Amino acid sequence: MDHSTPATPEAGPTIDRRPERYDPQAIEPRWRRAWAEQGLHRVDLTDDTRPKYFFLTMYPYPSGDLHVGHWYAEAPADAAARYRRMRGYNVLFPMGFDAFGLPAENAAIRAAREGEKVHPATLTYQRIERMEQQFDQMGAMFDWSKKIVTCDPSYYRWNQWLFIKMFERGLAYRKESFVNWDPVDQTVLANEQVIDGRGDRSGALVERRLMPQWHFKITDYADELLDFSNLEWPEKVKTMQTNWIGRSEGAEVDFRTEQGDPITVFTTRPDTLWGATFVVLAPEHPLVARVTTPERRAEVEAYAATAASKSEIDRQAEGQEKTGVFTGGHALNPVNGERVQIWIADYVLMTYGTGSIMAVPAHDERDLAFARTFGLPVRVVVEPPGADLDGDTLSEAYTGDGVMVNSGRFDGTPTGKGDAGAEGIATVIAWLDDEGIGRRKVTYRLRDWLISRQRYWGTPIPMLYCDECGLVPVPVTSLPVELPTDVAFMPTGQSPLTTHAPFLHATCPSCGGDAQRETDTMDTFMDSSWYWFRYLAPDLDTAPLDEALARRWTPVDMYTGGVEHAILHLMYARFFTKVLRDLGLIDHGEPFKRLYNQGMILGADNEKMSKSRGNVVNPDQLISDYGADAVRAYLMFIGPWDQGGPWNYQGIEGVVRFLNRAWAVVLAPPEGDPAAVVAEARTRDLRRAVHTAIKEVTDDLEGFRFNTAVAELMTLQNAMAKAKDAAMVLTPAWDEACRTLATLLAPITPHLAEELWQRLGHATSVHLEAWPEADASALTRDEVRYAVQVNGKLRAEIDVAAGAEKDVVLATAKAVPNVVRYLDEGALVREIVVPGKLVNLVVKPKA
RNA sequence: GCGAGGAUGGCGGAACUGGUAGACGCGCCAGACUUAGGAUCUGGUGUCUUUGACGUGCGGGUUCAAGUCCCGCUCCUCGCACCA
Repeated sequence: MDHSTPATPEAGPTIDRRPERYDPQAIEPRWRRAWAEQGLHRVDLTDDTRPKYFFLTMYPYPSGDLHVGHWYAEAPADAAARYRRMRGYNVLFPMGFDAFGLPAENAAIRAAREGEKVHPATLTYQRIERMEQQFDQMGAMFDWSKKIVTCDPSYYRWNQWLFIKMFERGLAYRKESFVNWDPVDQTVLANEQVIDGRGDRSGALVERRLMPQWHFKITDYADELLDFSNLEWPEKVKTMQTNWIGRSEGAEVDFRTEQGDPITVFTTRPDTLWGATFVVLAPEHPLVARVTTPERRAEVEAYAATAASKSEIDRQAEGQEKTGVFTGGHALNPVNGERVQIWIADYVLMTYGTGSIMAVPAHDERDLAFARTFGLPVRVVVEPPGADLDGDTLSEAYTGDGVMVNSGRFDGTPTGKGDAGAEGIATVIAWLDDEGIGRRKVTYRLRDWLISRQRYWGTPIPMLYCDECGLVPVPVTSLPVELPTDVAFMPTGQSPLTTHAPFLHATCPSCGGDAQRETDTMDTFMDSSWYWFRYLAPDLDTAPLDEALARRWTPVDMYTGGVEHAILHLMYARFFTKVLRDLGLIDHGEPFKRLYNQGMILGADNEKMSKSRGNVVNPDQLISDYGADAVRAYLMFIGPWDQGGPWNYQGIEGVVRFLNRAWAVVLAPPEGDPAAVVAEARTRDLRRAVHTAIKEVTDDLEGFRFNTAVAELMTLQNAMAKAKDAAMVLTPAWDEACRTLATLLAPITPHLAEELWQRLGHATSVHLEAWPEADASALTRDEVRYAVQVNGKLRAEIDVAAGAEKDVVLATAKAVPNVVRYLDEGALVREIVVPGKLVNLVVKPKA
């Protein structure tokens, strides 16, 4: 094969039409070098001559190898960002690394077991370097000058700063609580990191442990987090967050034990208070010991002990089977003085509401199941319209709207959770309030964010324990609290910070006495909760963010990433943005205006890619086989971006062929007689194809429909190939077609587009070109094709002059022999003409 | 169980507010060029009992006209699953 050297970019605008083959291996690295030298991707954040556009993609964990999954996340995003730039925006499309985290530390521990010394930092920075090189091959417009690496002290220093600010405002606090302990990773996990009772990373069964832990008070923002107005986010994500926060409105009602201790219960149905036939406490409820009678004590304690040892997964396995024990104690219902039994059961959770409930079996499925299991009474207090329920035989709890019965003064009041019943509930709450036995109450499923991790490779929590002064924050002036580097990783998995004497010992900033440093580090979700601000000023050493740049550039205009972060990362990021606002650093409360979740790329076997399945597609190999542009274009062509899908090796061949043809249609020598006359109709057809492509590709890129954008470009290439000959290539229409093809390709295949552009004789980058505008006049036709239907069935096609009158269209349609045949079969009863589209003639058969 | 999304040729997928179903590509078939071709180019390709009939998971309905709207199902994917 002929590998003659193509003209270098530095050579300037020389037109080179030698019939070379498209050789991505030669073109791509050359252009990447040229762009880097030109500083093409360098963004001037202070440029106010153009509107800004902050296009953010979720930064990766530096695993050490760029996966096709990374390509699938970044390449279409890059195309969209490039399109924005060509539309005249000043686009920031940054990249960084979410560099703290368990895998690197675990690798260090594993190495320690083998007697080797590996530091997570060394490992992480090596991996980052490698991934950066791999990212470069993609040809993305990342501005690496704004790179952030969260494990760098210059970054995590500001995690510590923010922590202290939050501590000062009472938003960070330490409390002893039951935590999810991952016995494999030897650390505590947030609720969000526990899936089906197992750690989301280790897969180990999570244990319950009582430990003092640091928390962020995200619950203070629960209501605000439920407000998604003005956010263009997928409904799915909004719903998931809404469910996670789990707001429920209801009332607290004060029951009392026979001894006089208050038992406050939370209920969303205070209107069913008169149907409460027993009370249930969570097994860990502090009142359990006091209400339990001596003869029941042994049984109750045994049940509580079992419940305490049970992991979430055990409870899950038992499904809806109700278990519980009678304490022997009784409570008094404040609305009617009734004496009811007090039970304990693990279906009542200490961590939700007040840890105690009133059970209304007639109107709550769980309570009914419990009542039937243990033979407890069931009393109907809400009667559905036109029915007469019997508590003794009720097989299904009635949770719908109805009218209150057996409820004293409230009998006859319409009630329920529906619109019609809301007033009933409100009336009861008002009365409870007046009587001083209850009050309106809103409860959330959301708990405070537990951020302590008993690990080394994370941001040290900047707190000190002083014997004299107690809990003292490290002064912000002495930040960062750096991770010591001379540490030994122990095969036990215990954090080396707990035994590192120089790290542990500190001086109390307020009394000057001895103090001990906190050894917990922060959850790595801390890092990603505000990282996008840091791209704007990665080296700023006086504040976490540059307020002026943040005012101009945030919120982020577009954020793309996988749905797996629908709750965790995205909710924490929203929380932090509100905290930053309340700290006065920024003036908005929502981080990401638009959110888009791309799908997942699967192996050829339609399964999730994994080393064990052996279905991992290696991007490095693909690039050397086909070139980066082909891989980019194929990932975009495979299907809708939000859908993901399996990798198909034959599919990429089709895209490679297309790029070859695009190359050839622009650069290969034409055939035929250059002196021949080009019919005007032919240039008009070509222009129509060109401007249709502009219109369609523009619409597609606006809507992230990369697959149809590539398809449109293929269509344009096909049309050009058909039109091309020695005479045609001399026309201005041809020149326009070539220029347009190169500019429309630019976001998708940046290297190829640049090479074509340069060979078409341009000295400046195609990526600095303005996006073309479709010329509406080029889209018009002289003749329009109509479909002719008889009774909705296609019978003929006719070409009619554009803009022809309805009568003319109809007359033409009715004259077609194959239409006449059907018209003759009956009486024409109706004529429908859809302008520019079709004619439908309705014929009623002869009787 | 609840919630959301989906089901279109052999395959990936197109189809704007109801208006010629199957764009574009893969694969396949035939041909051309070739010593050869898994290269390239040209043409064809939903199914069938092919002047036509039937076709967008299944069954109904609305309409001149339904992949698209309505009602009732089946299956798949993803969330949430004792949160009072």
